[in-house]
Amino acid sequence: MNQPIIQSSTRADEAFDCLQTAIITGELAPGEKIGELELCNRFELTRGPLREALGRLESRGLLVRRPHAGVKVVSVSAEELMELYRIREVMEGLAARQAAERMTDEEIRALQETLDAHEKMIEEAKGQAYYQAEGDYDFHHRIATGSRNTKLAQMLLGDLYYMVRMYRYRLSTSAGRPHMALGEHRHIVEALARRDGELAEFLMKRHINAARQNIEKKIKEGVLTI
Amino acid sequence: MNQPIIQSSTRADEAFDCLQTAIITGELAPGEKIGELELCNRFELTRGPLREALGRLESRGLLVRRPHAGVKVVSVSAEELMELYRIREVMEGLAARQAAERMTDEEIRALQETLDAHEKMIEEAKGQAYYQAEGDYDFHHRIATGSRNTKLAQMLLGDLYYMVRMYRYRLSTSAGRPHMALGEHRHIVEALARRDGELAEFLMKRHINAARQNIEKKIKEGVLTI
DNA sequence: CCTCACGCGATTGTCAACAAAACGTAAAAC
DNA sequence: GTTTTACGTTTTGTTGACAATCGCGTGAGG
Repeated sequence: MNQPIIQSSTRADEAFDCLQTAIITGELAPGEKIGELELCNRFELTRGPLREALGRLESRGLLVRRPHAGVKVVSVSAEELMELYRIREVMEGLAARQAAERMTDEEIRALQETLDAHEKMIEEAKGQAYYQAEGDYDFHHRIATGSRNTKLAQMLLGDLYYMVRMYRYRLSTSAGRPHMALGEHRHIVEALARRDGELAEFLMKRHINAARQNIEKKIKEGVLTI
Repeated sequence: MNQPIIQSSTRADEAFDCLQTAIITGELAPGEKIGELELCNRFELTRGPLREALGRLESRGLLVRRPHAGVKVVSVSAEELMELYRIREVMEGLAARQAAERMTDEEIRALQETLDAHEKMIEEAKGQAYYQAEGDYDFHHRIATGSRNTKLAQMLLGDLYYMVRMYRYRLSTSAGRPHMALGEHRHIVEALARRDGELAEFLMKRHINAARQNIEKKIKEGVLTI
């Protein structure tokens, strides 16, 4: 009954969320060695729950920990970012295919409305790269959950997207091609509405592949540096 | 006792490994509610490291934990197992494609020799389903690492394979088609040797899809029950 | 001047006790 | 007889202190 949403039921969960967002936003720089006591009085908790949260973060690949040498935020290279997009390509392709078979008409309609809202945001507030990124995230989020594939959604939402968002913050509006991405999103939703799983998979893979090539190009041009 | 005292650098790592194998082998039944103190004197450690290990297991999806209600081993339905194979299909397909581009000649040669050993094992010890499963695991393991895609290998080896092995133990030799699988393995390795990434991906996807259909058929026939 | 070893400090890993919340039981009220 | 509520027990979440290990600075030797 009582759902005080902001209240994490346990301190360890709280610490986990705080640490995760701190890593994603870059508040904790990659490669930075962080001491436990330092984290303790930063987030105002004790070492017990903290260590539990650190274990979870480590298991998710956001931290690396050497036995008695402390933990440090994972630092990833440009190549690894590209590999991440390759994984997204096949996994979100699968998600799109299954979503075409399993999403309800209601969900698809809501997704279309979401795209309308995104379009308005792009037209009106041209510079709001952050909200564009959030819109993009929302789109992929809905398809992942719409696949009705529990483990797939868990891996995408609980692992890959956090990694990608980490880079997003770091590279600041890496996407940079809002109109094109929106058009691709529309085509994907059309395929979903027609229940054409194969086409949805193909379009989603091409969409993510295009995003990857876009980032890769910018990195090679030196516009983006990691 | 049953654990070879491999001095893991930390007690939490030890607990993590023990718990993980206990879950995979079915020593801890799915859906079983397990108390912390019970685990403590079973593995002879205290609650501090144990909770850290539990956090990691939960993050990997092998445990589910409700705030003050304890942890229980994850129980998965037949549908979820099928979904797991769908994920494997696309991810290992990607791994095979990248492995074709990146494995060294040496590694591919070693893989061929591994298949020779598997063939001998299948011919000689016909009934040793366990070793066949291990051989299969070895094959997929090598390709995952051969992809040189760190995150991909991490997700396959650290997440999916443990899930699949959990089912393997539970269903006891679910595979059941050693000769056919070996043939498919050989074709995949041939594609790797020719550096034909596309073909390797196609064959790997078909290989896993066949395994999935095999299990699905047996479940529908009532031969296997989850 | 460089290298290696030793000891000190700091940090991590571990433990046992305290507090809080949930589940089960039982009794009382309707 | 059924439901609800209150209490006690059990289990989880948390805390602070103790012990083990590593990194680093200093000093001695080559």
